[in-house]
Amino acid sequence: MTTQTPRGDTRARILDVAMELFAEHGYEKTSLREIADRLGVTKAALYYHFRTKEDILAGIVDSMSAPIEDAIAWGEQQEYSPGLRDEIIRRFAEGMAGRQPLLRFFHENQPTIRELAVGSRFKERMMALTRLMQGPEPTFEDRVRAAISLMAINVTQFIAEACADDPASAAQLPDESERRDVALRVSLDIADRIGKPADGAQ
Amino acid sequence: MTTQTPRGDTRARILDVAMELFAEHGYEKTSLREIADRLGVTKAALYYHFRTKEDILAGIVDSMSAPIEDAIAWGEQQEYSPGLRDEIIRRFAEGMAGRQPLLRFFHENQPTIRELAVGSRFKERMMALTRLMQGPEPTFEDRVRAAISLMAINVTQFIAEACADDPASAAQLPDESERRDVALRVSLDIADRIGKPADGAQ
Amino acid sequence: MTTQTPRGDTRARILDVAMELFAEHGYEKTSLREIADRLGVTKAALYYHFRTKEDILAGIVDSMSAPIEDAIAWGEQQEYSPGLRDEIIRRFAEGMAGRQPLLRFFHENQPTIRELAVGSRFKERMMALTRLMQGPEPTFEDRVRAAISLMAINVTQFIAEACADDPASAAQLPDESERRDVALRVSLDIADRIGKPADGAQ
Amino acid sequence: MTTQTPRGDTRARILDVAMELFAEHGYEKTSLREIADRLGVTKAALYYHFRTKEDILAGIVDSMSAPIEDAIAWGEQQEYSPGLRDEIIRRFAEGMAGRQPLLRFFHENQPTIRELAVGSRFKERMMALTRLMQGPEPTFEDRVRAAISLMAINVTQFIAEACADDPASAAQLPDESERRDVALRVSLDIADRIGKPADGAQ
DNA sequence: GATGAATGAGAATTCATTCAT
DNA sequence: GATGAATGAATTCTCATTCAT
Repeated sequence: MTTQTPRGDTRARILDVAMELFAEHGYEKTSLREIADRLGVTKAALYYHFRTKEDILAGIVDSMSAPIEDAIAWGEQQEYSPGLRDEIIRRFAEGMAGRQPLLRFFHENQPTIRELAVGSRFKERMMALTRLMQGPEPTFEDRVRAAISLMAINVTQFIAEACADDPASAAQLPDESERRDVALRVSLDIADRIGKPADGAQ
Repeated sequence: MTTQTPRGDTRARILDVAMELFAEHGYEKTSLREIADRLGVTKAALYYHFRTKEDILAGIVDSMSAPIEDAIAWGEQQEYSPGLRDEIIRRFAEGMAGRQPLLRFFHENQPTIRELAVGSRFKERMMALTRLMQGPEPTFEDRVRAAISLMAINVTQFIAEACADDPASAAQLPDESERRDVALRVSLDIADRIGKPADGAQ
Repeated sequence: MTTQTPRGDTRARILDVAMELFAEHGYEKTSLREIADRLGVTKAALYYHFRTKEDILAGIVDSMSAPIEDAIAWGEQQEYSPGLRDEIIRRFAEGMAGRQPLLRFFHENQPTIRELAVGSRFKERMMALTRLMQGPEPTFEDRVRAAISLMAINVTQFIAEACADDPASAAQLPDESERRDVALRVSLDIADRIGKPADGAQ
Repeated sequence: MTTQTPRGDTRARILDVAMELFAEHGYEKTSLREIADRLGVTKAALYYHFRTKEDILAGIVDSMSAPIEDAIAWGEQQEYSPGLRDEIIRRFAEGMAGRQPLLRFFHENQPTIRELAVGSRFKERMMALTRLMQGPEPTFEDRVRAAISLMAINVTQFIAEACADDPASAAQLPDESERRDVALRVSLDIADRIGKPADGAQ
């Protein structure tokens, strides 16, 4: 709907390949030559589409922001309630589904993203999301639970991958969709304690 | 009386400064020149103490491993029980206390650590810890809860820092020690569900 | 009309200059900076045309191999005879004529060439040539004569240069073409004894 | 008889090890650290015995010069004759016997030795030797034969080594002493033509 | 007779970037 | 829309050398 160049889209292919490589080796260690090579074009071609390497990064980050922004926009219209909180988690999880490379990408490039302008925008969005989940007058503990709750959605994929490498746990690894259910369950559980007084768990 | 290098321990000073810089800007973006400059020595001096840049990294990682290994060694002697699980979390939290730069360092350099040999050793240790927490015949969900539970210990510090930057939440930020209590509480809460059937939270 | 780089062929110019410098100071002591400076380009330009310093070396070696390979290819088609032997020497001498810098280059960089992969290819070629000169069932002595016979072609140039530096012998130094005749004569003489029994010269 | 430090002689051990390594990898590519490591001492220790790396080289070259100088001294006392010529070759061959590493060393480090002061001394000696072999009023061709004749002594060892690597010729490789006989025979043969008019060999 | 710590100079190599075509 | 050629700045790393102890 909002694509700029419907087809034959080199620009989009660059973003795709770049994201893959940034996710695999990190932003710093990925050179423009690698991106160009994998695309079968020259480095100079990248500069036709993006002004700098950082611009490519920004392009990727932006492409991920849409679903998060949708969730925020929706959430800001609603009155706070535990149900809202859960619904935000569900929408966030849905938005992230099928974006594993992007998730990995974010997970792996935190110092870079943070230092690179594009980072503050992204951080601001994540904080906005967690604010919506915290209700009025949250304690610090509430904030922590909200943030970890969202984190659980993303991190579950990586735990699955780590298990896959481990002979002991590799056996009964659930499939993609079951994994998402687990992530959601754990995330909701964590969020469930938000706003409740500590019940002496310690 | 005041020698240029207070206590001969250049090697240790290198590790310290390197960790700080790696944590701040990431491993890749930190050059040996920066490390040397901040120490007031030449680049070549670093090479007298470490064979490669990667060796410096390994040195840092190893210095963090001791407390984790202690926790593992202890845990492997015990019979499994929920109480053991909680005790492991407590020991882990205690081991991490006061090591904020190290924590940040790990959080920020995942792709590098992973690709750099030293990574697998570290990952193996973390997985051993989570295995101890899972009890016999864990489900995938149990594994996820165990992993996120440990993660909560580390991540809480960063959430605090993020809040500090945010005018809305900066006000009532708790102090270091209270933060650790929060982290522990949240972590134990998450771990509490390990081994229990899903109670229809979703 | 007078562009900075007369005939676009930077790659070839690099090979030329590199060979000259390698011949003069040796491969190890010649830095890429020297090569670049003498060409009026930057070091990085060299890397546009060659992947490594070693690749430049390989390029030079390969450029010398053609005439040798021609001689081998021709020789392998022929039946062995003393006449063949002499003809191989002549073809080799002809192939080397006018390649003094290359010859010097080889003479001076033996340890490097040997250790650098490109070396075994070259050595193999020289051995193939000597094999053609040895006839069937050669003795070790035959091999030695064959090898030294070829060596004589190359080495004569350097002896001439050494004489040039020596006041006593500098006077009646022959010119380039007469030098080649001498080399050929000596070489053929040495080869002449191949296959003949020792005549009690000792 | 002329050793300076009879026993426990680090200085001599340094020369030995250095020669070996220079012969194997070349002077430039051999670092003082390698030498020190193989000796089980520190780099700094080398500096106790030699002022510079170049001094180590000079030490090696000098240690080789003695037998050559003896041959020269003896030769300069004699009247020229073909018999003298042969005797010089024999003395040179004898002097070189059992010094394979040294020979290799010289063969491999020509550009360095030439550029390093020590080089001219050595070259002068070799030229003096060849002069003694040439008789009065030598032609350029005589000089070439004389030089190659000496070269044959040294080069035979390397040809043997090359054959050893070659499956086709490795079989009937003669032993050390027989190799020396071959070298001497070939050398004398080459020298035999000195002073005689070309006999239409071409 | 030797070491431990450090230096200064320089090496090869990589990279983001530019620009004429 | 893209390429080929090149650059400038930086990076990791190596090395001969020095010197206080």
